[in-house]
Amino acid sequence: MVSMKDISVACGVSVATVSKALNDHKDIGEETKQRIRQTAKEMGYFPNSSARALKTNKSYNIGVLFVDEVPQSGLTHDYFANILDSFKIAVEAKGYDITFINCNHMRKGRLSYLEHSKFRGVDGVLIACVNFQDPEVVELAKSDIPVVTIDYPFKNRLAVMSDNAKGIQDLLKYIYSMGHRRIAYIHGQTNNDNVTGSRVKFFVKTAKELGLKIPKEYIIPGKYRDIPNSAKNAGRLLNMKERPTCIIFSDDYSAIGGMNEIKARGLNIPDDISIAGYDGSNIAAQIEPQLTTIVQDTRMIGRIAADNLINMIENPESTKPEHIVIEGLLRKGKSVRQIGEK
Amino acid sequence: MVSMKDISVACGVSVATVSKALNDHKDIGEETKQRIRQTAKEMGYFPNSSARALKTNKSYNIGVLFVDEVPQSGLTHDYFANILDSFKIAVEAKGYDITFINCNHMRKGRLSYLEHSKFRGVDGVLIACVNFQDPEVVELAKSDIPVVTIDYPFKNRLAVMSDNAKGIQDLLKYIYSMGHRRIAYIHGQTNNDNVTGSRVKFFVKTAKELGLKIPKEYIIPGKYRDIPNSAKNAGRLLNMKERPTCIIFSDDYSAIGGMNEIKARGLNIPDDISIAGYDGSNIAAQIEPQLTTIVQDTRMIGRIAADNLINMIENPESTKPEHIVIEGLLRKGKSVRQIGEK
DNA sequence: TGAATTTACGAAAACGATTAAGTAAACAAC
DNA sequence: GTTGTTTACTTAATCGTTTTCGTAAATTCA
Repeated sequence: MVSMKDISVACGVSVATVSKALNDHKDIGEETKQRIRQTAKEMGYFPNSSARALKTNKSYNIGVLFVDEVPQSGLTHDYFANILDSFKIAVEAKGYDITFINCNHMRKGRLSYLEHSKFRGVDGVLIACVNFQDPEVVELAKSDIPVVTIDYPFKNRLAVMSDNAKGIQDLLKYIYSMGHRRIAYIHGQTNNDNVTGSRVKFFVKTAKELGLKIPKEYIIPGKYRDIPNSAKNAGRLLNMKERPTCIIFSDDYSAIGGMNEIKARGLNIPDDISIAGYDGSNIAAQIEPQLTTIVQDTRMIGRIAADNLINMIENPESTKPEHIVIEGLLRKGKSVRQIGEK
Repeated sequence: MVSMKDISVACGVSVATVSKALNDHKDIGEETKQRIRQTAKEMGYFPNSSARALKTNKSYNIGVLFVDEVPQSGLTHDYFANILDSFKIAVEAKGYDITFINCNHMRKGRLSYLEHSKFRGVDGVLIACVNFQDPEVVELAKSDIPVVTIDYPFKNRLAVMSDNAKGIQDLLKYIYSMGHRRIAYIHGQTNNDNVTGSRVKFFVKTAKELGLKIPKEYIIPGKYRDIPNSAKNAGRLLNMKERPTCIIFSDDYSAIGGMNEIKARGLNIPDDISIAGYDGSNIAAQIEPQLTTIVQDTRMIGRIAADNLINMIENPESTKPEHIVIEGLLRKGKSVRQIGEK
């Protein structure tokens, strides 16, 4: 590990000079600067992030808090994995690295999320896919560390959110425009999250605006990404006397569960019954029939989150914490049929 | 940020004593030790990882190199995302954190993967889902940093690999046992990777052992996780005069492409033609008919990689770099039918 | 009681960088 | 020729830890 010390002796200058030369300070002669940089390169020098972070209090490291301790979550969650993927690319392009925040013990004792973030000295944190009611999450979000949350708005904090209101609205309006009047919605479980609440609220609101009257039994609390569960709930709807002509599922995976149940009963999609999903996962575009869904713009969400977080880190004064809403896009697919004349 | 200095003045001792007390050295009196720990807790102290890493040369941080610069890769790759998920849980349980390694420029210049790893001072690196021919990857793998690779064996380096030989063998034998004799294999593209090579080799070998003669045209180079591509290749097989009775796809996603093509031709799975996938993704278990596939044990792969890497980090002498092979499991599903009498 | 050992702590250097403050030399101005 | 201003560096402190070495006091041993 060649350090500035090594370069300084090799060049016959002080370490201070080396540091300044490498950091392009103006009070070093052009000739010396070049000589130092040259030897640095020749000796294979590169900085030590710990030393630099210790001195400057800046780590060029961003913490990511995904739900942890539970396997099969966060990273394996299609929607969040895509957001993280895009977030990662954006921050790395600006010279930042990503470290996961967790609540595990180190050699001694357990650290809270906030403590862990400070322990690692991260410059900012992305919070996604967690229980936002968790006191530790709240503590971190309200701390003095720059924070951006996904799909949940904290007051006076940066948030990037998928436009669930408009999404469900677009979806419902489209289904309505295809002639459907009996439309059911199997939504995800809501633990006070912003997402489900928003979707259900705007589903009801839009239905009212369209003059639809949706029976209570048409709105079913289900579970996200639970195929057997959604199959069961779809079954309940299919058993009704007044069966819906279209079922909206909480997400694309759940829609697949519904498809299975529907097909198992010998019904055809969309001839006998129409369905729609939510998310716009890759798989949804490829199954037969292609699923009608709202494509959430994960690429944009991740990028915007990254750009704004870094902006907040680098210009704390000039940035004010907004709640940014990113629209999704209706993918019509083939799973909702036209009813009646056009 | 309360430091040891603060605690030392609060307790009227030296920083050295505080450090030793907190690290449970034996040359501190029990009473003082307790007093110091108590005040540390009261003052909300926790260590500074940069300072500690700087001094001890140990970061309790593990680098993860996934393919980067390309969106929609690595993190969004089901198989690797699951491995990373499990790896993350395992290392965090032992007090290590995870930082992604990439080749991006920091404030100045681009860093190679190795340089980046040293810059961050990671204690070890997980390499997965990359082009193992990349000189920079090779450089990192052969460096003095403890490294574990997934699904690719470097000489004298730790590797954890899914048992592709046994996997394809089990799959083929099962299909054979169901009475199939005309079996095709649309495999993934091979850029000198270990995985595809191994699978194709053992497909051929096992076929020979079973006395099958597989026409050349039955073994088709396709692309991993490319649904349209696999649909096209499945179409080629379906057009043949001597059509196979079963098609093995490179992975579960590709199998879905095949399913689409087959259904589009009005054929039924498995009555008219049987298919199988590879991976054991969640989705494969839930589609209709349930897909016959090899479930790769991602949970185990991640955990074993983590345990062995940490072991190598903490006991460099007593550990020798093995190539560990993790078996998958045949999931029979419903997509391969019995031909002839049982 | 005197010497040897143990116990409990402190002083200080070090890890690798950054940066404020200081200084010698060169140059310019009048 | 004195003074003032740049220019191009160096000195030294500092970030928060860890750790080696030293040492005074307490304890044990003979």
